[in-house]
Amino acid sequence: MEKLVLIDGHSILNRAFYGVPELTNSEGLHTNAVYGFLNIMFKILEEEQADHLAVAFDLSAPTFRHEKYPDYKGTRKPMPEELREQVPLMKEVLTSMGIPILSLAGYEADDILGTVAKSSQADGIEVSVVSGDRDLLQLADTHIKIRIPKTSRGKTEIHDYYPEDVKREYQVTPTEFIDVKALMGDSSDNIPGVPSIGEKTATNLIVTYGSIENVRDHLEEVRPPRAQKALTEHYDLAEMSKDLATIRLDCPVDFVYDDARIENLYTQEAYHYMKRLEFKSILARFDAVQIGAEENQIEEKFWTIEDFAGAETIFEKAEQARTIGFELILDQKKAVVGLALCFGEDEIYAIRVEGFLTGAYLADKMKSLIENRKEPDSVATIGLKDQLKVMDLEETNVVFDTAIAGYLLNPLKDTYEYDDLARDSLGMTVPSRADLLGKKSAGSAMCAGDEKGCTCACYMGYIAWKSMPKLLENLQNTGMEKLFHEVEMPLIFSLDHMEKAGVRIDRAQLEAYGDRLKEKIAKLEQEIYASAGETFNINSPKQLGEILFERMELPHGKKTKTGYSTAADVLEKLAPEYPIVRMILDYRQLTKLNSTYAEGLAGFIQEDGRIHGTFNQTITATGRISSTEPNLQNIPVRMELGREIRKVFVPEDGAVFVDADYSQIELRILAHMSKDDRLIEAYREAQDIHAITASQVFHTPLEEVTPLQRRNAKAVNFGIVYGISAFGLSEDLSISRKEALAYINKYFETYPGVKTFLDDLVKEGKEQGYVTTLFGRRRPIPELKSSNFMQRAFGERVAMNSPIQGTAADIMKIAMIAVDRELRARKLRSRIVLQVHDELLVETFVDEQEEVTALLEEKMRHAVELSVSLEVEAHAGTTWFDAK
DNA sequence: GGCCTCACG
DNA sequence: ACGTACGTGAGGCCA
Repeated sequence: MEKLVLIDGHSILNRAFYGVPELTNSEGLHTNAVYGFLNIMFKILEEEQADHLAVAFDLSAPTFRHEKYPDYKGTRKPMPEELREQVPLMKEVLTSMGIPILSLAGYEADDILGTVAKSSQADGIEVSVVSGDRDLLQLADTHIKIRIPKTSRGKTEIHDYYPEDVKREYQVTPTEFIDVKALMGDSSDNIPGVPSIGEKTATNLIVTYGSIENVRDHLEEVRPPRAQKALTEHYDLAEMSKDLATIRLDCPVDFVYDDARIENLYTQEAYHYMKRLEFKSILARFDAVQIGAEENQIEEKFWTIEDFAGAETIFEKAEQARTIGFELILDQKKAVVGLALCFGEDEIYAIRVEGFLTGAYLADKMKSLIENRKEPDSVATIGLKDQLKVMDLEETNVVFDTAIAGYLLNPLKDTYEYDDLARDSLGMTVPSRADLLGKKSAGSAMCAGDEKGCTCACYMGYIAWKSMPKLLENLQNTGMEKLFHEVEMPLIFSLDHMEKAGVRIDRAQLEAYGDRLKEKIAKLEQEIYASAGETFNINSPKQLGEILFERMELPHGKKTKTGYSTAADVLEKLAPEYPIVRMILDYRQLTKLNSTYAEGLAGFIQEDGRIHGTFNQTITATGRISSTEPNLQNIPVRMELGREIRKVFVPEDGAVFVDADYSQIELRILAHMSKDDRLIEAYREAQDIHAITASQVFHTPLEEVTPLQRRNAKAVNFGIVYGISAFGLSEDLSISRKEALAYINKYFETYPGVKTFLDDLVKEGKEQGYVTTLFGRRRPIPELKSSNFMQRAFGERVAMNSPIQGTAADIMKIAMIAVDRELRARKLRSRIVLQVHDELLVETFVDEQEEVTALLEEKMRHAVELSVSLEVEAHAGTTWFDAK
């Protein structure tokens, strides 16, 4: 028997939207409803083994119901923006799978579903109607099954209704079901003052009389009196409800059964959609074999070279090319195992290390190829910095890093690999590294002689080459070309230099520090167990919470999703009264220092006695760099014991550290960007920015500002930079929201230009979808469009913070490049070894100390000229601890 | 792999 | 009413 599945589009999309947790792809598109819809659809198709499928959607235009009853609002609630944007997407996805979309002006999707279902049944077809709306139960029939998906705890269960199931659950037949609904009135049209009839009463009446008309004819018998009264006075409303709720079975829908035949859902077009939406589990359904021609067409032009002569020929040819894409392929140990090279649609190669064809040869050839070129942006690659570790290039403007370009164009993504670039800049879908190799890297695959490793490499070279012009165009169009060429590209070299320099660690001292910690930890551990009266895992927030707040019955503060909060701010409040809490806080501090720093850092010391961490350029949303393996940007400093660890960071013999940091750079940027005259004036001469803020805001002479006033002003200044909120400030200062708000208002009264500036940033963010730094760096803020209050408020804070934090990051990058270039230009041996957002640590040879200090201060102060000066504090010392 | 906690600017 | 300050990375626990 032929089988037809009909889906109520909006209803299922709606259900999926609320049932599936928030989900966005890397473009920031919300995708949860589409994802949920597809999962429900695939599940049903599999269960039913259906051969025909169609989806009905409402149109936004008014229907006959609106015309007939001008007050009719329909059942549609205003859709949140996150769902609204998924409706057209859903339709596109369905169309890409060849599934017909049924819509009809003047009718709702229900009417289409009803008409098609009944007529198909009449043609001897078995029908399933899938909807989240129980009103559709009226359509249940011998050969029409109504399927209602229910999502609870992430699991989707589908409830099925044939007429007997409706009868069992509601005690009435499907057609009588309309009458029950009519008596109850649509809750959304409930009219104030009209007594409503509940489900029980309505069901009883219809069970007895069969229809509202028959109820009307027996009005005098109707019980309870309340219902009798309601119907006597407002029978017309019930009649109207019935008419509205009755699904039309004869609407002029244009449905051709054969068009709904499921031929092949897994089309290439659909595959592209799944790829773009990043639906991994759905992609898995697509058989790679079915994924058609486009990629394979390219792959036919991929060549693997394994012989020396072949490689030489290609390098010769590449020399003549106008533009080149390349990628040195590295294995886990950072050894070169191959090179991807592309210089035309038909010139795509993966050269594999083999015999005489060594990694050193490839790196060296690639280096010469670049060095012999003059044309800026004529050689593209994905992620230059890693490759600089095996190909020691001097700073050049010949190379174009596509990953960096991709980052500037959208800093919110977590990867900028070739498939991302292909999708985002070329609108192309290509198999990702993971598609081709699973967990393996291109390097290890190529090394192992896996052909797919070469395919992956070819894609890297090809996409780098192909995406470069488009990326350049996009950078121009977004006003970030200068930022790219003058800041981000040169920065790659500065970061590379810093990583190569590394920072020296006194291993013995570090070990001694760790031993001291471990000794204290062991002692404290015993004291805690004694105090608690039992042993437990102090590191487990779960166990700790149970001990403190259940067994010992301490008053608990906040709760987390999983239990009691044992965070420091909660414990801090309990510490004065309960000695065990102080011990736990101390224990936490010590174990943190030991595991993350003492033991953690030790594991990264290399043979040269130094740590060569990685500084990432494409991670943060604001333009800052980040530091990993290890993170050298969060070495303790605030607490005395932690700060001690900085004593193990030492310069090499004959050198000292010079540490230079910007003072209050973000507030100075605020003064400049907001153009607030008073703030600019204040910061021009200010030694102590927080004190002068206090003086002006509280109308107190500078010398009479109290420590408390200064502390409050400082907190407000922080708040302004973070995107002020009365709540945040009140938490920080432990004052009421009202008091916090009063401070904020006072601040804005004092500096009205700041208020206007911040308001304008939010406005700008809402209008453009992004905000920018002084140098044109963009931060997209999709949250500003959210229908969720929290999300939107977050977006507003981000709109206020990102231009400030981002501008500071830009300035530091400019300074860093200038310092690095100058050290090299003057042939000095001193090197930048760390950057910590507003601070540079320079390993300085003693004979260069005076020159380097001056240079450092000069380059940092004058990285950019603002309407207020940038102040830099520099200190020298024989350890990082002493240089602070 | 998600959550909690905590280190930094 | 919602339930928060902005930006990061790492280690430990636990399902």
